[in-house]
Amino acid sequence: MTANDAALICRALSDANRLQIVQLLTEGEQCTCHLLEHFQVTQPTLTHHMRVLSECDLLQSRKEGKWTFYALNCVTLTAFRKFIAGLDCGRNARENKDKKCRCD
Amino acid sequence: MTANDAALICRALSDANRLQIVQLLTEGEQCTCHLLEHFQVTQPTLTHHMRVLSECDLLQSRKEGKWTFYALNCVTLTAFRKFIAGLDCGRNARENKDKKCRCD
DNA sequence: AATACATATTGACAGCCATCTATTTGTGTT
DNA sequence: AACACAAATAGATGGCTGTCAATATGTATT
Repeated sequence: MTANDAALICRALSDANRLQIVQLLTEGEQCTCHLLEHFQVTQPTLTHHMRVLSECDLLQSRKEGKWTFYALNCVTLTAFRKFIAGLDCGRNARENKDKKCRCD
Repeated sequence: MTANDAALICRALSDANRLQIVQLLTEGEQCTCHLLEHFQVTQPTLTHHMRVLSECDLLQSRKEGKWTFYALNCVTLTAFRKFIAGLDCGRNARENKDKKCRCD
């Protein structure tokens, strides 16, 4: 996963509602109507959020009768988790401690 | 860390330039002038990005002479990594497999 | 066929954001 | 004091975004 891919996913997760949608989906797949109960937004707004999450491949959806069920896309989510896990503040701190940037 | 906090950090990381700044800083602290060499933006734009990252406590800064050195804030970054690591697609999949949402 | 329900689409709007140029502030050097 | 350099600030702008009301689409039920 490139920094660009990760930035797009961060963009999708930068809305508190969308981040909570992802949290809810860690419990398993859910239909839109069920998710809607957890938020203070209208149905079109929720559908919009589901689309944003889907467009960066964080979600997969399945239709069954009247309902649409959404679930996390494990592949994308796992790749993203790995990317973020790689952002380690102490990783190379020691080796760079004595390097001094002087810009000249 | 709450979902709201995490969403704010995701917002800060939702720009590819800013995400790459964070990646560069995993190598250790850097002055603005050095970071600037890696990007195609003007100095005021880079300063803007540093401010955005600082405002959600991802960075700490230190002045030395003419230069400003930025470094990752390990506390915030670690908390964020933990939050994202908790978004596990398979976590409770088994228990919820047979639950059916019928919305009625 | 008519109705009810779940979801998606459309169109609109206020607010935010990345970027730039120009300028200012602060620090060191000559 | 004058100059050079690093960084911050101000102000402007085009584009994007979260939200809604209204409507459309598709599916089941009566």
